[in-house]
Amino acid sequence: MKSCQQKAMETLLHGHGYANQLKHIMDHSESDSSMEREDLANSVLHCFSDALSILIDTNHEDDDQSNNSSPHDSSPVLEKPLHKRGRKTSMAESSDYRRHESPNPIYHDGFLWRKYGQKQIKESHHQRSYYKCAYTKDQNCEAKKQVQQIQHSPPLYSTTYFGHHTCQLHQAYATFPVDTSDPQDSHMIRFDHPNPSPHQVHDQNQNHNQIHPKDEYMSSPEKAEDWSPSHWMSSEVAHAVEAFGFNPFIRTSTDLS
DNA sequence: ATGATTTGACCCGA
DNA sequence: TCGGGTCAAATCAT
Repeated sequence: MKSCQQKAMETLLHGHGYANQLKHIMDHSESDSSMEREDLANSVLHCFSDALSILIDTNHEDDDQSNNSSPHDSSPVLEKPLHKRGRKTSMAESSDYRRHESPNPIYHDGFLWRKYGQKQIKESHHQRSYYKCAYTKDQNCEAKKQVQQIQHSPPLYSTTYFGHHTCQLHQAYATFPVDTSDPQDSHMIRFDHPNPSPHQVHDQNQNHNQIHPKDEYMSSPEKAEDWSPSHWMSSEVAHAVEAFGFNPFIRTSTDLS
């Protein structure tokens, strides 16, 4: 069941990303990022728990193929829509979506997003932000996502992805150099490599629509400044793309069943 | 100057 | 008419 492996892989990669962020903070922490560390640690645990539940569910599926139950429903990563009032064709009720809840909003999910709207949702204390893939125009990529804080204390953010990426991110991955200048961070890829080749300059120009997480969600402006322009990405993500022959962040409609 | 974000207006389905 | 989703002009950041 490849799609389940993909889901598990994706979740693990999310967890790995969080772990990398945590490591980055711990490497550079001076004092006041304890909350952020705690959030990230919780995210890491959350992702690993999700991945484990997916894998366990997959085993159950293999054990009992004839049973048409939907084991994914138990995973918070694959939450089904909360049936709500509103138009039937609303994004949340389309079949092609996935929802992820975490203590902090997901900005660095491997894709470049452009914010195109923000709205106060009725019966919610927090605004909902709307993002499109940065390649919507260039490559007709129809992927979208919504980010909304759904709980204040402890903070909980819901990130909902709609559609799937048709942009050629594999190529983008292939062009991003591994930054080996810092031995401590040699396993990381910097999107804003200090000495980009002409090819990379082209890609950077294409990627100008990256999200600047300067909005209300970032608890630390210093960290936001540190992370957002760089768009850190673990090289393991790129390796997974090569090794598995798929981008773990790209979801197909079959993954969503 | 250029590109991204913000935010009020508009669209459309319930 | 209401409310969620999107557009696009204004504003902001680099």
